[in-house]
Amino acid sequence: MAMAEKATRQTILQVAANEIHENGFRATGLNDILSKTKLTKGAFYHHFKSKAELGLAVAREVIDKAVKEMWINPLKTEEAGIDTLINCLEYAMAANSQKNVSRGCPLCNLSQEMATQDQKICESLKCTTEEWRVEIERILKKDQENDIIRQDVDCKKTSFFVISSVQGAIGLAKSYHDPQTFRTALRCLIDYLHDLKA
Amino acid sequence: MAMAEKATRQTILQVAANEIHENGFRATGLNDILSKTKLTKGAFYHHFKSKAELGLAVAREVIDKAVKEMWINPLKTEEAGIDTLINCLEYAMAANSQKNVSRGCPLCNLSQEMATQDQKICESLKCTTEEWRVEIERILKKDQENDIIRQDVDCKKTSFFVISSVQGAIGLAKSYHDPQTFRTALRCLIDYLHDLKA
DNA sequence: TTCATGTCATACTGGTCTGTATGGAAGCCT
DNA sequence: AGGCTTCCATACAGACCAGTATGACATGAA
Repeated sequence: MAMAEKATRQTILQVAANEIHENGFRATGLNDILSKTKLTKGAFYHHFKSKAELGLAVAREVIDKAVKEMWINPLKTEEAGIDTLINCLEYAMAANSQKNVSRGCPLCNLSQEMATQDQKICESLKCTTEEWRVEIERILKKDQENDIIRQDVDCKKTSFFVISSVQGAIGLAKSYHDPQTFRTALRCLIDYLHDLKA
Repeated sequence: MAMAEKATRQTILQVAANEIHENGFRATGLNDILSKTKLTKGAFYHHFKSKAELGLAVAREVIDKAVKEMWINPLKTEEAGIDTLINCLEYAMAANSQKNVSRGCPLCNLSQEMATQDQKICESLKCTTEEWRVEIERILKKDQENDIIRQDVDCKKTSFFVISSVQGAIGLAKSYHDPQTFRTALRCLIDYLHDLKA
């Protein structure tokens, strides 16, 4: 009966990430995950030594990967600049559904919940966030050197602001339960970014 | 032994608000609250019919009140305008300690955690947030009519953006465990607000 | 064929959590 | 004074949850 390779681990990981995204880490019981995967405790504890380790794996493998694909990798191409970042934001605006808005940002949700609960998970998520921020700072500086962006712009500070505003927009939309709120806030951020140009 | 009036209820409420702010609603057990208040289950269930009702009371009475005092009431004076809002932000920047930053925003924390858990609490916090946003929109419009703010500014959208950015800044600083991050992001928002002026 | 290892199911344990049942003490009303 | 209500303590119940013990089954190596 044993599944091939580590497919079982991946199944647990994906379902767990989804449940945690939906209800939070603490509110997600192992039984919730296992019943959805049609697996049992035996399977779970064969692949993970504790629930905390599962959370860490979700942070390191699922969330980190998703953030990279959506936000970081597009900025790593040769020609990436501030317009690439704006395009990412435009894409996020177009892609957000009612359900996604209600669930919020996986990175932000887990990071906020674990802040006073689990050091390792926090550290992992912080690394992902910081990697994203550094990339934003890098492309802003590059554009600034090419006189695409005004010289008086502080690129590092701006990178913090961009991330905080994006996460804030997602969070507020989650509170309001309204995708339009997300789009409204992001539109202002995009206008702000356009104004950084020379 | 019975305490005068409803002092016991207030004690529970304050300690609960503090614990929830620190660790989140779900992670806060009744025993944690009761041991800190030196009270017992009997006292608790005399004043609250359930833990959910306690959460609702914290939202409606403690958090709502704190947000009003800090963010909303200053905007309700006769002469309040965009500079009043900026002053609130400056004050928040100056007042944020290491501990406060690590714990995040009570309003935002609880709102995010309860989003998929408790309808009533969410609704209450959403009302507080909306009341804040409406007030921001109002003072922006007033300043716009007096030609203090540019005519091309969309005051409603801007109000959403301000709130999302403030909450985002607090959240990011919580993730980074760093007050400086909060100040950096908020400084950008303040610059943005200054640029709205004619 | 036999034995070791990887994979997973079942059943159970100990602890924690919210909520209840009950009663006792103090004040107020009549 | 007697009874009623408010306020709170103690002890307990029932549910849930993370984690463990144990063994079954399959595969691959020797």
